[in-house]
Amino acid sequence: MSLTQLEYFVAVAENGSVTRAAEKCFVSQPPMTRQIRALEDELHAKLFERSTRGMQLTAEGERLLRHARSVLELVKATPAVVRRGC
Amino acid sequence: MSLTQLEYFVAVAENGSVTRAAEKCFVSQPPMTRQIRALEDELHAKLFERSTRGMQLTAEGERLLRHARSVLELVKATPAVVRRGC
DNA sequence: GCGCTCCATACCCAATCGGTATTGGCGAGC
DNA sequence: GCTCGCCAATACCGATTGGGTATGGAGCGC
Repeated sequence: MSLTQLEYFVAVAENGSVTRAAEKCFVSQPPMTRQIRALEDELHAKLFERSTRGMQLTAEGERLLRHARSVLELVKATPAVVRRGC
Repeated sequence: MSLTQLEYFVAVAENGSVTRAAEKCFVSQPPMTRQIRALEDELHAKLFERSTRGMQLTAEGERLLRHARSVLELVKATPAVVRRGC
């Protein structure tokens, strides 16, 4: 599991679409699809329901979404913590 | 910044030595040195005082250590969160 | 049925990461 | 004070990973 995967996952969840998420993250669609898939494989969990309309979070996906946001928030705060302390 | 870098950083901090940290993480010493260096560069912070005896945390390093442990704990909990909820 | 819009897959190339070999620097011991 | 030993740092190379382009397959709307 990588921070990039978590970022991609959150982007897909927020946009309901791999394609739109890819745009937001400035990458093309296939890498986005692959990372989501890799995350699902690693967690042995289906995170999204796929359809031709887009991607919709499963219950497991919802749980991961909240958790992933926490992780990313913490990581985002790192430079400030290092400099000013916390 | 990657989770691997944070893991390596914590290992060096806990062992006071790049060499010992490398053993604990089952990698060789040069990659460990490089990742620590990359982390310092990215954060624009000196995390360790180097000597021929080993590595000692700076004040900034101490702050990062606590923060990094939080991040890694959260990440470690991810599979449980996804499965059982949180 | 046709076309459009999705996600999934195949293939290739570039970037990243780790390993081996080596260097440089500092302290300990004789 | 010179050598030996231990440590981190660097150079170089091979392997792995990650992203891009091109393409396929499936479902919805007209």
